[in-house]
Amino acid sequence: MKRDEILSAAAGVFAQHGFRGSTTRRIADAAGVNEITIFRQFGSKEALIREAMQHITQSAGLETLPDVPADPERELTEWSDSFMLHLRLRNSIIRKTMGEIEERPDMSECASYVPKQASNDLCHYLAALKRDGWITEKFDPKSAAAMLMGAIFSDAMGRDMMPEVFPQPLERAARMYTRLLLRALGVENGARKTTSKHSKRPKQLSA
Amino acid sequence: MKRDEILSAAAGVFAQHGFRGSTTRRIADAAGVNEITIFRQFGSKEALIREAMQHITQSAGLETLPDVPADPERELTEWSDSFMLHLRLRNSIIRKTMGEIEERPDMSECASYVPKQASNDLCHYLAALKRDGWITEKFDPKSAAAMLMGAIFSDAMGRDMMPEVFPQPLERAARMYTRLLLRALGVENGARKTTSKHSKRPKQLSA
DNA sequence: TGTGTAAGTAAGTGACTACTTGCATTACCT
DNA sequence: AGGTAATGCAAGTAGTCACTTACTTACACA
Repeated sequence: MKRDEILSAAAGVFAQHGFRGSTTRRIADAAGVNEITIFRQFGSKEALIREAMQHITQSAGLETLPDVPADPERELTEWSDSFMLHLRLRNSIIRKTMGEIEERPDMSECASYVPKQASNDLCHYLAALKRDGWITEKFDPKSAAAMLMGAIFSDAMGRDMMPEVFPQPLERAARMYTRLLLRALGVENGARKTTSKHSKRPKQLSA
Repeated sequence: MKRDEILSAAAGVFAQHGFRGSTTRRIADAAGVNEITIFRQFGSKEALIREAMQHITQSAGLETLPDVPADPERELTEWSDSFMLHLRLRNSIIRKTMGEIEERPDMSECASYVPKQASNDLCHYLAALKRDGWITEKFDPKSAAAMLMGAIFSDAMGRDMMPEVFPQPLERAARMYTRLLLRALGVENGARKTTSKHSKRPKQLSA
């Protein structure tokens, strides 16, 4: 069965040319398959590309943040790095998908799953930082999360087009954004400000 | 002469449908003009859309930041607000343009003028903050600028698609990003840390 | 040996696309 | 009144697109 080859070919062609540019002929050529096989397997171009999109969104695994922070700078930097890598590997297809929200809103919806998940994870982690006494100042976790993720996202999408406006080198960018955020939140030197009752183990994990 | 009506119609259609979806028929209808007039005025669809893009990039005016900071939080917040507004007003066309970098790199190039300019302005302003003693800690202006602009950019592009992940309400988002950045840089309470020799007037403006 | 399934070949359909040609109309300037 | 430039209308061209029909090949399994 050439289903999988067609699916990944479709994803590749879509990443390069977008929906309208993904002609069935191009996809068939890329998959090394006769054009008709596509229609027999998927019924229509629309159905094929929809399935290809779902296929790649499901295969995406995100780094997880610990429920109990132990080393905020290290943990957050690793998470940021993996998030950046994830976005950079898919930046072409993400740009295409974002460009077609108006015309194909349902396909963009399935693409928003990953960032929503990431935002949730990050918010929880930041809340845990506060809970465990790493942060004493007041702050809005959602704003902080949006700021870090936004910086990483913009970098992953825009660096190829205008490298001058982003910090060099690429490998250290995620770390620099992360450190800026931690300084904004008042987390420094790997030292906790207060010894919270949750310091070793939180009484209850949030449901 | 219907040139201008055609140009703005082309920009609108492009923002909705992208390059491939911007058929000459659609543009003509949107402009209330016969399809032929387009070809007589611009020669080809490609030339028309190129001119339309240049037209709207030139008409973009960005808020300016003062050479000598007086009230960092106020000045930066106003700048962030205007930058956010600028991007939100154009988010559809920006998404389309970004989605077509691979296929039409020259058109994307002209779109990168505004962010490059903004990044420069912001970097200079942040450097001035340091020069005038508002910031004592070490920091990389480019990273800081990329972080703020990235947060604003992502918000402007993504809020419509996934409002839950961004701080509410929209009107205060730019201010929250700005305050986070200022806290990261150690600028607080509207008070200068040191009285720099440049406090009243810098000896020389950077060329 | 027969049957079913996944794939290929060849040809074509109707709709749409950028762009052209030829001719008629309008509006404005002198 | 006459000339000129901008615009409109009708029709058409060559190409591409998604998708279809009808027929063939290859292989697996019973």
